Amino acid sequence: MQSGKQESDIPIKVRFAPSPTGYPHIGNIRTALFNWLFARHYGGRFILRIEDTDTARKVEGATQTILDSLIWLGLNWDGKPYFQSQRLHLYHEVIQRLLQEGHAYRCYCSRQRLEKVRQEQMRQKQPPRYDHHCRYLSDQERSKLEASGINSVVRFKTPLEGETSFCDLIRGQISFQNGTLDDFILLKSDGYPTYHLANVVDDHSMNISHVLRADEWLSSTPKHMLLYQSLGWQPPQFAHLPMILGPDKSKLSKRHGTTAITEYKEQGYLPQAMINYLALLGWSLDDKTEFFSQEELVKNFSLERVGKAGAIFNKEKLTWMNGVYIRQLSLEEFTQQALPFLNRDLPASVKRPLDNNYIRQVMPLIQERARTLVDVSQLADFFFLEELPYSTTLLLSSKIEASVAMHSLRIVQVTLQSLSTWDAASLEISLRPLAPELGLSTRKFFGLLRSAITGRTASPPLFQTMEVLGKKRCLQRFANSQKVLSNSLMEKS
RNA sequence: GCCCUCAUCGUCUAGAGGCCUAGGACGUCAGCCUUUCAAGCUGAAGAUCAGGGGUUCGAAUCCCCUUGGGGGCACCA
Repeated sequence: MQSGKQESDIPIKVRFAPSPTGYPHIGNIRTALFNWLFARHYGGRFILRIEDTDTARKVEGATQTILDSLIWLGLNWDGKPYFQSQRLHLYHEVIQRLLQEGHAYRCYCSRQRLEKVRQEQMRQKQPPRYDHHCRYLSDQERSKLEASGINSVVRFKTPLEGETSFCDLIRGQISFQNGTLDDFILLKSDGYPTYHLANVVDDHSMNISHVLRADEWLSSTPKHMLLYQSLGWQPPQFAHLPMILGPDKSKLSKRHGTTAITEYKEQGYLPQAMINYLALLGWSLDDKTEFFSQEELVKNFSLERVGKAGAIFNKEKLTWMNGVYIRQLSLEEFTQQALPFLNRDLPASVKRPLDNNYIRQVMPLIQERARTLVDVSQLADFFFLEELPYSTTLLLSSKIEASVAMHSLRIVQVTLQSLSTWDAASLEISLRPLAPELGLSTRKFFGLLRSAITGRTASPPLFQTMEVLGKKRCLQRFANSQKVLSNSLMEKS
């Protein structure tokens, strides 16, 4: 009727059991992560089981995406993944046993009848449940239906009385009145088991010691307990994890947009940051530590510190954390990570292959400013573009009169033409004194140069940027920007 | 409708009877730094601990009720 004591002598074995009816999202992966952490912490096993018993809703490519997601995050599983579709014989054996021992029965009701019953129950504000129609069929009726070749399903004969309880490792003792439970279906008419049957049979046959799954399964746990009981099997320990919620506090779903975990990879998030952030959704070590390496998580993880309340996924904090992780990367690592994004996102006009040596010079200026890897191309594109999309408003954004700006750019160009050593320090030495000479504040003066050099008002430090760009490009940009200004002046007059 | 469950700043959370005039982080705002941005630093605003009853010398912490949220109630998982 119940379990609950910690059986420490039983080897730890957990499973991640996704169904390939969609791509794994944050919530699925958080469940995988907690299972993985639990297994690794206790030196147990973490297995992967694909619950592909819904032939109708199966999504092509979902299984591969599940594997890819886990690999990306470094959540390595033990052994080969199991597929329930390849284990049908096992479920059928158990069904035979349950049928023979009177714990289950065949149900011949049509979907139409079931729907009608449900409608009626709803109308009367009754809980929608199977009305036991086939539970009490006489032998004659049964063999008659059987002979007619009509399709049937197998239902569990849920006890009408009594209660079923179990001890959840996170929530404590939980009990349900059996009378409120349904005669749920074990085997569908297509011969595939339902989740309830398959998960119980597999968890037992795979010696799963702990089932860590999302909260949404809490209310079907008594059904599973009843099944274990009628099969005479020792149930595993259960721990129902708090759910990850959408911004509207409801269960994550397509309604909330993207969220396939692979999407975050595309969006330039680092797996380390993803893991770290996800671990903090529902688990915490103390009141201040928030950065954990994978090893530190494994070392410190425990179910005792998993909370009970659902958590809203906050992308802003993930992005902040990702930025911190990006800045912690070595320059070499960062460059390697950024390269595919540069190749993908830089305009087609930029020649490929990209110049590795040049990129290596650009990246230090970008790394400390990027919060995601997709930021990189956006932050760095002016380093690669031949023609900058200038506008007079941009060039004059530091509120300098057009004629003054043109004159200043001209002076700068002449000054730099003769500069022999092109590095940030030399550039600063020759340029900084020009501001007072031109009667401009450094703020305005450098602002003007910045827009001419980068085509934008915000950029990495001016002199370093110019050093990396090189003399030729810089002089060209000063010339081009003067041209734009003079054109607009002529138009006006 | 029925069953289960949850409840601390906008968000993630610390808090397991006195350390709490409730701590940290993201975000927000302000200041500093500064050629801009980012980063960094400093500071501020932000939670009558959902509400009401108990228990106790003492409750965010224990109990009860109420309210609110969430989940489940499929031949889906």
